[in-house]
Amino acid sequence: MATISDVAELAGVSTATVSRALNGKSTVDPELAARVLAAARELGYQPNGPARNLRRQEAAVLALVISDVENPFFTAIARGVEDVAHSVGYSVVLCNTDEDAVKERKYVDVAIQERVAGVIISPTATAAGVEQLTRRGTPVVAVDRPLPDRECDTVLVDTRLAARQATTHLVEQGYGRIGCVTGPSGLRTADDRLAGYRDALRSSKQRSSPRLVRRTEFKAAGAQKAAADLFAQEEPPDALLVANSAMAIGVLEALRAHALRPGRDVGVVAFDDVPWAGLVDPPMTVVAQPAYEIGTVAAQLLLARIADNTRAPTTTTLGARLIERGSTVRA
Amino acid sequence: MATISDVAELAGVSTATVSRALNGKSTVDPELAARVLAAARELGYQPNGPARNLRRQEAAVLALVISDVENPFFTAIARGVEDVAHSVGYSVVLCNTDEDAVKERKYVDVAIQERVAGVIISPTATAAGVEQLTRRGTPVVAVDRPLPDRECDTVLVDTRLAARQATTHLVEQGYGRIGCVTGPSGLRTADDRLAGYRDALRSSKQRSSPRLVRRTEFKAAGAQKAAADLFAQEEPPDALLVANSAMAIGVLEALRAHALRPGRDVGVVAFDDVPWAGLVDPPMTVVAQPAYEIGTVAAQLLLARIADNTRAPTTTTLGARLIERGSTVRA
DNA sequence: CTGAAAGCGCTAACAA
DNA sequence: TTGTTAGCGCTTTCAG
Repeated sequence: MATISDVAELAGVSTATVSRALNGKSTVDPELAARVLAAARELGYQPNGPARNLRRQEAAVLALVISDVENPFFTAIARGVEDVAHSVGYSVVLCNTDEDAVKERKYVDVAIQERVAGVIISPTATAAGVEQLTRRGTPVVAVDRPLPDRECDTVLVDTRLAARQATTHLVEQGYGRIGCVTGPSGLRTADDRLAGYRDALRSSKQRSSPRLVRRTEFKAAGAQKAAADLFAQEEPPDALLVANSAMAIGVLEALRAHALRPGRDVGVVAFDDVPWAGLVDPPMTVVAQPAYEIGTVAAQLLLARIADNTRAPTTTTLGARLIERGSTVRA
Repeated sequence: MATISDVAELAGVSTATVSRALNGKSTVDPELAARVLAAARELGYQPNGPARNLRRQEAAVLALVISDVENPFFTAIARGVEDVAHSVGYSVVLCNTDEDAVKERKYVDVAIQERVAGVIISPTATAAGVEQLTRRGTPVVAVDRPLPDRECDTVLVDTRLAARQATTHLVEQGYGRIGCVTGPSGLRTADDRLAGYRDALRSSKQRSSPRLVRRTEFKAAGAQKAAADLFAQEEPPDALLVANSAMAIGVLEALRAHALRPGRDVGVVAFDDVPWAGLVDPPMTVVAQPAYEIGTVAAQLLLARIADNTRAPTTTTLGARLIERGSTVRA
């Protein structure tokens, strides 16, 4: 593979000049620069990334560490990050932790080893090894969930408020035994959504019962079992707040299995406005989170911090929007 | 940040010994190796990836270049690739082309520059710059669509046959004016699905009319317009073969807008067994592609080729499975 | 404005 | 078994 020396030789200049020309430094004679460019093209020259990164002690790469590539919420974030990063010449590498602290640690290690310029992460409950990053001074932005110590820029959604509003909506629609299917304890979004749910019940004087709450993985299968379990009770819920869209699939399947119709029999609100939410029957009421915007904001914060790591950490909280559809109408 | 020399000094050995110990070479005295490991841990040593890759002339990284991170078909492939790659110590970086030849070219350049060990790609219609990879001898595996010259390992689904079977299923269910909504011309999967559709019509003696076929982006919005357009005709179709799941969303929305019920009024079969297919009313008949398996097979082929690039290119064709549900029942 | 040369951190001959 | 040493390809002083 052609190296910078090959280009230099062909262009009849030194490697230093080639480097300068190819990197668009102004201090190069236009005629020489043209010769260099021509030589590079002729040889099909592609710079050697590792060599450049070794020398520069940093790569123009951002790592995006998320917990589930198959969750549309996270892929939308990824889009936002990518769009911003690419517009300023950074690449993005996507890493998938599956909510597994071991995988998270491994990916953080990879990020450190590859000397990426910065990391955007939705930390697992334990935030295993994120501290490693901050300790080394690698810029970090947390998304979706805060880090325990909150020592880095953070982009969140006010998910507790959103859960409260969604639950209040259920109350206003006349549902009287509202349940909640949320994620594992310790996961901030799961806990916040549960807290918001309780806030709403409290302020509307509905009594809340642990028997109306189920916690499970943020997956369809777990939610299906949880919902089946809820409906098998003597006094089953007449409405549910569901903490994400994968879970919503499980809940809707359980409803169907019990011959319960969303809205009429059981009110349903789920987090995340997935494309199919309007297609199920009746259309599903959802809490729309600004996922793409989370990504763009996080990327901008990260780039700013890469440029200047002395700024104090900020926390940006974005709002969610309740989209009312048929699954919360009793009629 | 600690370097190998720091570790060497602390352990009282040479950098070569540190390197050997850390890489698990057998030729190191166990006692020394233990000292090295202790020193490395104490310093929080993380090897410098760029330096290692520069020296080795290769990174333990695979690039996966796909056309849409938000398409569940491709994220399932990504899972398959990751699972295999990680099991043998490779990392995977995901790149998103949006079916855009310019982005594809850019990502191929990045892959070359970073000297990744190999590339798995679902090439855009023009396959811009993939040739660059093969020319440089970078191992490549094409997934979902073949490359024009077929000079690399390829993992496909027999999508033409699957489309034919799906269409035949519609015929057998008694539909008599079957239409097709497929992707842009030049995209092999789009063309193959259309061809399979025509195969089926031909062998069942149904006449096919260009007025029953629409081509659009593989997205919901385009499919919605296409379907609306089809149903606005004097002789609208009474069934549709839809070439992917995003398009299916658009088609179902169009049906709803025209107050047409899937199955009873218009038979619907779509490619890809998305999690929500069973939740719409009636449940949607789909062609289930073995996406995860595509990913695992592609990764295995790529790893084999990285180990030995002299083998002749192979093409693996996997089968799809028709899952019959309510959207193709007239009753 | 250009070139010579040092060196980023690591691995792999080669020597001992 | 261990150490010495020569680069991998690039950027960036420092001289000229």
